[in-house]
Amino acid sequence: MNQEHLDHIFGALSDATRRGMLEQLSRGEANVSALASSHEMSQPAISKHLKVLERAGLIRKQRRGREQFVRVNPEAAKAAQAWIDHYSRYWAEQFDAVDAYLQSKKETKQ
Amino acid sequence: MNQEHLDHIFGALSDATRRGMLEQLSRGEANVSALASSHEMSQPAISKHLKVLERAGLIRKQRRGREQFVRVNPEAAKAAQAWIDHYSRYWAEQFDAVDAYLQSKKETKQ
DNA sequence: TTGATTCATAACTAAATGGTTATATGTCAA
DNA sequence: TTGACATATAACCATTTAGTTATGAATCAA
Repeated sequence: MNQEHLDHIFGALSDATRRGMLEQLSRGEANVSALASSHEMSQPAISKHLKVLERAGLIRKQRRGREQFVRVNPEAAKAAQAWIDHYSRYWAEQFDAVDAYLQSKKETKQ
Repeated sequence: MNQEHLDHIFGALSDATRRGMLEQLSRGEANVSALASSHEMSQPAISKHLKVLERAGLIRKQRRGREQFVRVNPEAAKAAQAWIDHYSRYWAEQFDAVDAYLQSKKETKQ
């Protein structure tokens, strides 16, 4: 997993409109117009958000006639998930260690 | 969990320098100078990144004399983790559904 | 074939981001 | 008490982001 890809994934997820789009897509594929009408925003703005999601690999587009159907790519988010899962283990340990230290200090005082 | 907080958390994680800082902090607390010297960047730049991480709740700062010690807050990342975990379940289902549909179409043709 | 629909793209704007250098503030140590 | 150290803040800059409107291109349907 390279850093730039993680930048793109986390960056794509950092916007509520895009998260809303992913939520909508979790209930089924949608075309661009459907996405635009669900989110109070112009169609070009939605197309831009789709580019961001696509760059992150979070969605795939498929043209059928004049419509563009969009669906999620469940693989992509796994990189982000893995990153958080990996480090949260160490963060918890780190936190517990500080906790234990403060505890021992307190006990010494008594 | 509110949307703005998720914006901040994912936004904070979308930068490789900040992820590097969190990685460093997973090995123990550090002061600002230590963080600055690990990442080839000026001290003010690091202070800015710390503000972003702090706004997201991912770190806590504690002043001891003239030094500012920084440690991770393992709770904050859980919101991001929960969001991804929640939706990735639906995304996988969605993906499988499309897959099954394409499969059935293929079988009908035969 | 014409008109409507679907989407992409261009051009623009305001605000946010990520960096810099310079400087101010507070603390420690000699 | 003075000088060095640790950090914060201000001012600035370039780039990116998130939106807009206007328009172009492809496709469908009457």
